[in-house]
Amino acid sequence: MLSKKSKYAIIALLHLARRYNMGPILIKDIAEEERIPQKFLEAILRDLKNAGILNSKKGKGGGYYLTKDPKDVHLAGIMRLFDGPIALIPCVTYVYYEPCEECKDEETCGIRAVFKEVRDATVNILKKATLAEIIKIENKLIAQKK
Amino acid sequence: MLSKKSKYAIIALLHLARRYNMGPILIKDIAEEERIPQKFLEAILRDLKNAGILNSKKGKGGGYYLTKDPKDVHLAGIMRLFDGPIALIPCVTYVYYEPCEECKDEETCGIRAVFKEVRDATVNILKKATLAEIIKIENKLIAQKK
DNA sequence: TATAAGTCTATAAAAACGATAGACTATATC
DNA sequence: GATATAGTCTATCGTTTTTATAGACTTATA
Repeated sequence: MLSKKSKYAIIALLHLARRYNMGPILIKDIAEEERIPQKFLEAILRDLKNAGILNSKKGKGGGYYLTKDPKDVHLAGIMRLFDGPIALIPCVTYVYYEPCEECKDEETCGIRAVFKEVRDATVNILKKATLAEIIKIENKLIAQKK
Repeated sequence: MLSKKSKYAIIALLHLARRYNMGPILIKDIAEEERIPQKFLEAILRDLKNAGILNSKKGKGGGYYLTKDPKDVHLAGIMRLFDGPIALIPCVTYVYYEPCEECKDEETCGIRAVFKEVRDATVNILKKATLAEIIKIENKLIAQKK
C-alpha cells in the first residue's frame, strides 16, 4: 500500500499543479483544502523542495510553488522519494537492489521473473502518470459525469 | 514490498508443488532447505491449511502436502491471504474496499484512475503466475543457462 | 520592528512486522 | 497402551516503520 506521505505528496502536488504559474500557495491553504494534517504536510513539502520539485518563498506573500513543469513530474518519482522502491521484491529493483537472503540462484528464480514483469508494468504506468496527465484525466472524468 | 510471510509462503508452496503427489513433506525439511525460520513457517503453513490450499498429516510419516493442483494456485491469492489487498490504494480494491479520507469525489479522482490501471495490470500478471507456471518458467531458465 | 511564513530538531504514540517459546493434540507403530 | 513423531495453538516480545505533534528558529516583507 501507498504510504500517507506519498499520497499526501501527490495530492499536494496536484493542488500546486492546478495553480501552476499562479504564485506561491500557503501550506495552510493546501492542508485545509486537501484535508491533510498541516505539520505533517510541512515535512512532505520540505522533502519535495529538497528533491528539486518545489520551491518556496518565506515571509508575507510566500508559500510553495512548482519549479518543474507538471508534465515532467510523474508518480513513479514521487513514490520512490517517499516509499522507496516500486518493485515488490528487492532483487528486481534498479536503484535499491539487494539479493534475496533465501534465494538459491537469482538467474533461474521464477518468483523473480514474475515480479520483474509486475515491476515493469507498474513503472510503465506510473511514469506515464504525470501531474499534467492526471489533471487531464480528471477533467475528462468531470466532463463525462455531466 | 512483499512481506516475508508472503515470500516464505510462495517459496514453501513451490517446494511442495515440485513434490506434488509425492506424500507429506516435513515442516523441518522445508524450513532447512529453503532457509526459512521453522517456527515462523509453522504459522504460515497453518494459515495456508486454513485457506484450503494445503492439508497436513500428524504423527510419523506426516507433514504437509498440496490439496489444490499447482496450476490452480496463483500468487494473487497467496499475497492477498498474507498481505491483504494488492491495489496500492484502498479505494480501488474489490474485497478490501474503503473510501479515501481525503477524497472529494471518487468518481472523478485521477489518482484513483491511475492506481486502478496499476491494480488491473498487477492482478493480471499475478493471476497468471500459478505454481505450475512458475516451475515451468524456472525449468526454461535453467535450460537456457546450460 | 512587527508580522508572516517557511525550516528544523526532537519526540512520541500506534501499528505492523518478524520471530520465538512452550504447552498441547493427534497419529502411527511397536 | 506406551512412546515417539509431527503438526497446532496461544501468548509474547523486540524492532522498525508510520503517522504524526510540539516548539523553537530563520528569513522575508511592509
